[in-house]
Amino acid sequence: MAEYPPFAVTVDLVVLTVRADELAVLLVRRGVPPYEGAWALPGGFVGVDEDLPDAAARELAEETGLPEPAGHLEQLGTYGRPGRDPRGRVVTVAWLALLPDLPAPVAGTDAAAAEWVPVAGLGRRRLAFDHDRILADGLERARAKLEYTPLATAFCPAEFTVAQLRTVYETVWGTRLDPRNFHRKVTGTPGFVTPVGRSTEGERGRPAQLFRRGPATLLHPPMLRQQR
Amino acid sequence: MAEYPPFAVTVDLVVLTVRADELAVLLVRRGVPPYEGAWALPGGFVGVDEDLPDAAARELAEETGLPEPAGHLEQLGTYGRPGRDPRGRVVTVAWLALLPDLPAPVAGTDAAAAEWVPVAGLGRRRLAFDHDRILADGLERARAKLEYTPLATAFCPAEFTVAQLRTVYETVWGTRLDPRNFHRKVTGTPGFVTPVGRSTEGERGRPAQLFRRGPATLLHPPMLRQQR
DNA sequence: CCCTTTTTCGTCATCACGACGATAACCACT
DNA sequence: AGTGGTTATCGTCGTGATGACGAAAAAGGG
Repeated sequence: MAEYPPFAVTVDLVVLTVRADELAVLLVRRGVPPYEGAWALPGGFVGVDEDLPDAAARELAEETGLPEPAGHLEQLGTYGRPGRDPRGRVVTVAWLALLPDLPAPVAGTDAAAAEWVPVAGLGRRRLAFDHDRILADGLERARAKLEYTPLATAFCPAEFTVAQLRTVYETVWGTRLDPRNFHRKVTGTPGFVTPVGRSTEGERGRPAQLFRRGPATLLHPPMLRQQR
Repeated sequence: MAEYPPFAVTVDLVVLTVRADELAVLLVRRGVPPYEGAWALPGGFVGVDEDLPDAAARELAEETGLPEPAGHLEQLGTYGRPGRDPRGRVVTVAWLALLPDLPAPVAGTDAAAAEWVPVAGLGRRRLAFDHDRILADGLERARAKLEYTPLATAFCPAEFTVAQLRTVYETVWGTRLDPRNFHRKVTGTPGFVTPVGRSTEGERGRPAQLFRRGPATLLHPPMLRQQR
């Protein structure tokens, strides 16, 4: 194998959550060159005997401080353009994580602390390396997957109301949805959500039923964004 | 960078086509250990100064003998389980290619010649490395993408009839579709196909209009596989 | 007790879709 | 030329999903 060019392999994470009616991404501020002081996606090198999903889960746990707190983690894509890292030939396997709004503050064990940054405010801001592109791909993947999978539940706590789920769709898509039609659609799609039997208390308005994520892995029919 | 573990990085290809009403995948027979004599996905090492899409396109051109003959090429996923290659730590970036039935025989420049193998006949056959898993993921990706993208056209020549397109769906999904409803749906979905103005000649039955792939990148509404 | 807020249930017109029937336009054969 | 076979294309009809909306139910706050 010594005859073939050696690469460094890293994992980078696009960690998304919905908090305060905004879609936010977990970013770190780089403390060392290159791109010192710039925002970047959290990530790190893959260990010699470590599988790729394990490396992604390890980094996620390190950055959020929580050992896989429900949520969702999937591979997003791999980026390896020569020159993307000035230190050498680095190929990064990017992962997309969707998490509920974490009550605990995100206190990573890394030197640079991680922060939630609303994606709407990232207009001109440049991320380190090719992380702009990776983040854009992650956002597009998340938006698309809400249509035909029950993945919106990954943004919610274990038990949630239909209105909370609707807020996720509205926040990620940036649209408004009719509460009545959304309710009919969610409760009518087999396996999307299963009622827990209890209701909310102490909130404004009529108490809402609590649901858990259902067994479905694909939505039939899908939740379509407006078309015409 | 010398402090971080070195990896070898390869690209592997899941190249699919529809020929003789069968879904077929391009496989090579390995001529050297490990897995000597076993079927494997075509692939190879990424060059020192080569971007990942370039490496995939290069391998595809080498194996099919054609310089990117239309069709479609997208990243499928990255696989890097320790021990997946007995020679060392190898991470492979897998790509999915969809090609029309090539008139020219597939004569790769590699030592081992490539062959089209119907996926239906691959029941028990084990592929080298973790290529079984990669192939399964590629098939699932292809089947899913036919639903909500116009990617079925990648299996067709530049100009095709509605019936040819229907055969693609029937072959990839393993189902039968009603010709009349399929025709209405394809011609009624904006941007899916655009008429060329000419018709087939010398075929059996009534001549069929020729179409090209339309500008749409997503199908609204999608082509759904039977559900209930 | 009334008002506001939010959830949940209905109604209605429209549209997409599955299951067909019917017709059009070619070829092969007599 | 005529007939039959084959395939493409157009219509019809009933059903189910969907968007736009009305209305009732169920809480809290004054």
